[in-house]
Amino acid sequence: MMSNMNTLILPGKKALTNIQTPILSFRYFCSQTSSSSAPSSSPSAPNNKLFVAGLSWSMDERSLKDAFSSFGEVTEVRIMYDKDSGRSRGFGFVNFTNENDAQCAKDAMDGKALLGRPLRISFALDKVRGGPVVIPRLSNVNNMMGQRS
DNA sequence: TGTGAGCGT
Repeated sequence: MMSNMNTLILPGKKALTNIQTPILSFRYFCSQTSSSSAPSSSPSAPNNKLFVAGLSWSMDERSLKDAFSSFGEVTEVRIMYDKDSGRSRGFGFVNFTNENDAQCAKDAMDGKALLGRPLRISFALDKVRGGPVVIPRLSNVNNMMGQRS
């Protein structure tokens, strides 16, 4: 079969065959021993999607992806812009392939200043369009207050 | 235009 793995072809890029390309993507090694160290102090459950707030208004998705791609494979980067002024709303979302990379990027970039602004990174909420909205009700309070034995 | 907590098509 075809076991010629010498040619590395990246989607959207040129074939890196004869080009002596310097390694631009430095992999950030974090001291993540095991995946069992789930962060209990995180506001939400750890996902592959990171909520990055505190972005500078001059920050674009390219710079954000370039800043986060050092921790792992970033699949999607989205910055929320204001529909009226068209300016960045100051927060965005970074998708990682691995959950470990997202955790590493969060742990490493949280609080760090990017373009003069300190970043506030946390795991994104699981926003599902059309999902069930669970509204806590106090209908059981009456039952709890007037418990019969 | 300036502003700075937050969770989006």
